[in-house]
Amino acid sequence: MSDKEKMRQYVNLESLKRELERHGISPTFQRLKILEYLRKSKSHPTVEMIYEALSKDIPTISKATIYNTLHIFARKGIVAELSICEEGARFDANTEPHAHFRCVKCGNIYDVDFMFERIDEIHGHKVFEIIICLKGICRNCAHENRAED
Amino acid sequence: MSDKEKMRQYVNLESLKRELERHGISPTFQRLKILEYLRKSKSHPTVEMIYEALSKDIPTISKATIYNTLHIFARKGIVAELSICEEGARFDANTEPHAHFRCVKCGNIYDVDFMFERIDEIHGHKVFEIIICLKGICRNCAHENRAED
DNA sequence: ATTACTGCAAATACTTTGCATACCG
DNA sequence: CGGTATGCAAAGTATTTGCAGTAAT
Repeated sequence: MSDKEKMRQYVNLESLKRELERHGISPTFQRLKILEYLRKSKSHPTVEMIYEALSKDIPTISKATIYNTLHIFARKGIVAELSICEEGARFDANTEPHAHFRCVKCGNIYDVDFMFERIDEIHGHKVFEIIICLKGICRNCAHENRAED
Repeated sequence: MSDKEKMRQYVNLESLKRELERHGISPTFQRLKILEYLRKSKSHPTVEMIYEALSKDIPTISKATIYNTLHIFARKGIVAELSICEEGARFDANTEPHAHFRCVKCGNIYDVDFMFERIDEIHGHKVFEIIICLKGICRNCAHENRAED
């Protein structure tokens, strides 16, 4: 079955298709199903979860395709990655509640003064910890007006 | 050279030693140096960074020990891990700024309404994105009054 | 002696990359 | 055809675990 044939089964994917095109991403069947799953899912899925779910519909789908697709989506701003650092875990000796700023260029992490509400409970969930990380370009990297990347 | 002998070279580690003991962690040389490095470092180091730095003083130190030590520290509340999820990257189709709550028991991630300041700049750093993740025990897990770990 | 900690190596998990094949225009 | 996307397998990286040796009590 060709991708075009598969598409006919999922007419409700039309708006997602247009959305991908609007972002300059060619709307293949796999990409549409991945986006559909992300939109339907309330649990902010991992690659593993997406893979397990989509394998039922698309038994040949590979994790590599899911990783590739998600990175394309993230680069084009269709999805957000819920992580502070791309590489490795980071540790902080300061256990007091405070916020961090991570420079996406040099990778450094700075402590910053960012005001936020201290709460113990939200929507009935008990809150023990609040992690806040701002991302952007740090002062130092902004001053280096080099055309790179 | 025994650990006790090594210790004598670092009398300034006395207060860190007492701190570890206060948290119920036996204050070995390696643990003290790891804690010392974390306290001195302003860059919220990765395991790799800690390993590189400490290898100079302690050529035999292994990454396994650093991982073990950091997890002990985190469990005892001496350090905080700067990450939202322990396992795998998570993706979110909602790119609007909003906050998440992660249950440390069941691992689910929920969207929550958590108010915070929208800012473009902090301490001279340009801010593009604000990641907020609350951690705790979710409503569902709190209701299951089971004695487990 | 007993108990706990370390460091190596192996195992596992996570993610990226290279390449041959398949699809689409 | 020609360019792009897919899926497999291999490689690369990050992290955990098992275990034997070492140190401390």
